[in-house]
Amino acid sequence: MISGKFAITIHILTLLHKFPNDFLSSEFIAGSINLNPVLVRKEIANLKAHHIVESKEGKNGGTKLAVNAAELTLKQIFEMTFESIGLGFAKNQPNPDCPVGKNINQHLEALYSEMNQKVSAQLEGISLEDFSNQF
Amino acid sequence: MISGKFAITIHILTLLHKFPNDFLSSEFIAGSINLNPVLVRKEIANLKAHHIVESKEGKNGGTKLAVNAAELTLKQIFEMTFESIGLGFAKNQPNPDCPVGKNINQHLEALYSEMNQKVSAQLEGISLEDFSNQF
DNA sequence: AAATTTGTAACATATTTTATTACAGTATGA
DNA sequence: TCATACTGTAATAAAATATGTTACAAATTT
Repeated sequence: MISGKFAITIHILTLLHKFPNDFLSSEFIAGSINLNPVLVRKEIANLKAHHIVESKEGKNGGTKLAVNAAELTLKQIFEMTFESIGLGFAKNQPNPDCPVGKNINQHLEALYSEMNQKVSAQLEGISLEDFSNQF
Repeated sequence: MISGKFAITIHILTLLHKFPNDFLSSEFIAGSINLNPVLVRKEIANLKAHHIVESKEGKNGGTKLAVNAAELTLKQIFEMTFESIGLGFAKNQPNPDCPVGKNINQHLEALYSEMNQKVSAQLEGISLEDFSNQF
């Protein structure tokens, strides 16, 4: 779940923000995303590990936001689901006997690191509340 | 080849820039990237389609740069290999009967579009020559 | 006690990426 | 002119990754 993780997580959080007084079930959330409920629960497990949401087991259980949506930034969500942005690396270890191969990944990393800073700055300026209130 | 395309292409171009007077074979290039030569030729086909390199078939054939490395920007390479950056979408069509599901992709696209602008601005300021001269 | 839900593991399927094989076509140069 | 060494490309295979499903124990409500 590399490409969908961020999108699914922000979808979940937007729903939780829209229903602040309810514990939403994974099945309900899955119905909005059109995704298997087990995968929703897996993303929720990640959110729980970061103390962003709390869940209640058992009948009428579900999940709700555990933080202030105005204080949760998209940057935090990004970091919980993506780690870092970039344009990728060649899969195999490049040839260490070639001056280019030996250093390419290091230079790509530097480039991507700068990209991350720019993207992070953008995402830091947007709260979950901001995002959710667009709907 | 989503994640590796940019990295492989810039690796190819850096090598071509380092040997401006030679036609480099796909096998030589593949040896530096540690990649199958057929995949190198595929990326070269893409570069040829954009008139960035020229190839010579036959014995002693290979590929060389066809543009000025000082004028080729990483943004152009990005656009030839990645199209756009972003944090992904959920794979399935979200529920159109849910106000959140109905609009989430549109809002994500707007967010990613802004990300792209920032990243493009960064990459536009770096030429292949700049990148290659780091080595 | 019955019903409903989370949490999680195990497994299955689908998709995407990467690698390989094969070979026709082209240029070089002995 | 013939052997050699390349490109170009298609077809296929293998590997890796992402997504989906099933199953069921544990928890909680009514």
